Amino acid sequence: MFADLVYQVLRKVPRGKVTTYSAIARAIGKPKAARAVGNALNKNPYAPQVPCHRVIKNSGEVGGFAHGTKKKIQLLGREGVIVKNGRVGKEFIVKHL
DNA sequence: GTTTTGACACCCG
DNA sequence: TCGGGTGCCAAAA
Repeated sequence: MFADLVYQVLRKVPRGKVTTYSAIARAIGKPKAARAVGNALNKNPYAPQVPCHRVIKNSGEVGGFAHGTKKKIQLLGREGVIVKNGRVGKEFIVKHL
């Protein structure tokens, strides 16, 4: 399924950087399936191998998180990504995989 | 009930 | 204003 594709694309994201749902959706060939990507990450069938916390909105907002949005920001900060006021530095966001 | 796929509404320019 | 893009959701199987 495309969840596997999402997983592969997501693992391409280097540590300390983040990506967007749209970027992943586009990478799998479904630019309109960004929501599906979110759900795929929500279920996260690939355990900690998939850094779903490394995926944020295209707007720079961390968006939502199944395990807690607050926790997600905490994780990102741990990765080296500076999250300020629920917003991630767009410099950390890689829109092109 | 759970899991997967997807078009639309809301937001920004 | 209108159009385009995004989204961790909702509907279908």
